Amino acid sequence: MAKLTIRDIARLSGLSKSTVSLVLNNSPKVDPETRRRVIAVMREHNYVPSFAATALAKGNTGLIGMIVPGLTWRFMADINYGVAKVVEDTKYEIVLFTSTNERDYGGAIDRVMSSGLCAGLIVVNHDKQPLDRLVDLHRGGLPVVLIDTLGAAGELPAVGADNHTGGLLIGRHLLGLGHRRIASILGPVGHPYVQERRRGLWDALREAGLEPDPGLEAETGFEEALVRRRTRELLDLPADRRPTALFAYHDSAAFAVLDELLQAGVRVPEDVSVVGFNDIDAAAHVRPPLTTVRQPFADMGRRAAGILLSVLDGVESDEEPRQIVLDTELIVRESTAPAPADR
Amino acid sequence: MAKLTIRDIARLSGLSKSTVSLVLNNSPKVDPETRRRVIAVMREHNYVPSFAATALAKGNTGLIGMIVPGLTWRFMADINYGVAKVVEDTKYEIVLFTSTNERDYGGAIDRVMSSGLCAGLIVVNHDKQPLDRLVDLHRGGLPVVLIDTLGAAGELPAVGADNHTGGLLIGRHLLGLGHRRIASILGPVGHPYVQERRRGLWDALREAGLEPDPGLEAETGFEEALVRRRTRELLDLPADRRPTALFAYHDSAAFAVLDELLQAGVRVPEDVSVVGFNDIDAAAHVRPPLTTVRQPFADMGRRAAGILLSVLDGVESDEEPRQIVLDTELIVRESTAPAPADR
DNA sequence: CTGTTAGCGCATTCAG
DNA sequence: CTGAATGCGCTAACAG
Repeated sequence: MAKLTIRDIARLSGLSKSTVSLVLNNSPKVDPETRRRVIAVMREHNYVPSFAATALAKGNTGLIGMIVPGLTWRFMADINYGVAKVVEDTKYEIVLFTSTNERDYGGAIDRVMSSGLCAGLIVVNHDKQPLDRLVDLHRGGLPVVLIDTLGAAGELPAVGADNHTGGLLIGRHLLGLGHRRIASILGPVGHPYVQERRRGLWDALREAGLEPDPGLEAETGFEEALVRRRTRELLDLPADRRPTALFAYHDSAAFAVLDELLQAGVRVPEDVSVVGFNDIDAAAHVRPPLTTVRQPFADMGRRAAGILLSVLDGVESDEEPRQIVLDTELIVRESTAPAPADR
Repeated sequence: MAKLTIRDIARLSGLSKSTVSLVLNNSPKVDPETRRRVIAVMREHNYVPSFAATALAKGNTGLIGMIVPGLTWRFMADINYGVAKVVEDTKYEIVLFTSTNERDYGGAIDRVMSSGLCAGLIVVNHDKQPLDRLVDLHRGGLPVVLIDTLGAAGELPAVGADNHTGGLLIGRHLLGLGHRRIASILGPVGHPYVQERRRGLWDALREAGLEPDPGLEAETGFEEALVRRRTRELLDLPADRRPTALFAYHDSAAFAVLDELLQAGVRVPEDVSVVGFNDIDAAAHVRPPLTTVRQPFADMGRRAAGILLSVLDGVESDEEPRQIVLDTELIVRESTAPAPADR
């Protein structure tokens, strides 16, 4: 079953290659009857034009690459959905690359990107991602749009969520419930979104005339063991410094907090309130259901795809890089309650 | 920043295209010194060979396509991890296609597949997937390996988990706890894995001298609303037919069951035991932690990648299609307990 | 070891 | 509307 070429089907339908090519590209200047015949032949012989050849000749692959940090984060599904919804009725196709390899993007992916496999790139938030490389590619003419990496690369268009307001909303919510000592499980500090959320929390604190307590903000990764250890540390603080609320910067970290609290015999929310971030879908199913902040991931995907497509299609309305910030939303569930009366 | 071609860097280094090409392909028959010089020039000018051109000339893209039903299922991450681990130190690269579009694979993806973009394909379990098309492609010379779709296409190599034993283990576990009326939340009937799990449950039942009760096996999709409704129906059954254990064929469905039970004031596991399937990571975090069956997803990915690579590299040891069945494992947690004494 | 010559499969002029 | 000629960027014999 040797691969058929355009030449074969030209011969089979008694025409020349170019006519067949015209049919392939929906040219209007080909007799409808002829077109029908050609298409019939192609279908009959199960012919599909070669991707590589078309790409080479056209100088365009019609592929949009999407680079994601991994698939473990549930909201990748939502982002992807948003992107797909926009892209699916264009001539483009989405291909996903996951950078499982630790070393930045890995030479392989880097090669795939810069070798022109993709007409454009959507890059989702990597911790410690080497943005420089992306900036280079972008300058080199490859359209790149960032998702959830706001501010990190001013030069690149990006769409993200309003992490600052997210932190602010959580802070106000907790303060409104009477909490005064709010501890943070930060996650990857140094990452813009962490900074933003914390800044939001701080602003809420200051609105209430309080100053953030550095002792409640130790730097901790999201690895489960670290989160559990940190939770215990906080519990072991003297009563007058012990937090009455824990703000985990990621729902899955909040789950670990919840579990550790349970094991320590601490009641949530009676003794301690817990909040997360992201509203992954398990957040509504844990006990108690988690108060958290929802990010509009699908929208982020949609907007990013929109930007990329407009650049790709040359609708580049204005040269200024677009930075889109979408709203976040506080979802109050049962893991937060009024602070216990001071003892 | 016009794209450089091999010709440009040939000129820049004072050599001919072919020599440069040889350098690109690590041919041993090029002077080390020359090679070094060429590489220096390439790096300096930031040259990257065109993907399309290389693919066309070589007749091989070096890409392994992975088609997944969506990203919402957490274990996609594990499968992908397994595949990536095997592929990452080969010359191949993985690209992911998600078939978000309902219509089978969607014409676009189909085109991408058959147009030779990928040297091989790993296809992860789709509900209602049109395997015929894959069989065609496979016959046409495109290596295809299925994951988690055992038995559905005997012709294609496939790796899956032992769903039958999974169902059997759950059945025995429940029966051992004294449960006699075990209801199933089946999910997409007609799908092999559902059939297998049910068959396992049946076998356990028969071992215990019981016959499956069709009234406890209504056909229900995994959509949350359906699962909840079905749960209520089961609860409303007359006492002598009401199940004491609910077996949801997917953890996420089990979550909905758990929640519905809670709302109905039914205690788990005191009044009713609940089990899921898959051991997604939230399963350990819900209250009560869910008894479930773990599937070795990462291993499935590894094995599938292994098979595909061996075919790709022509190590096709034997012509018989390989069907690999990996073990499943019962994870007992707190959502199951002895059946309440009969009243 | 290096340069020459053909294609890979298709798109795109430009005549006919 | 259709056919012949060129080239996309690279690889692969084959000479030198």
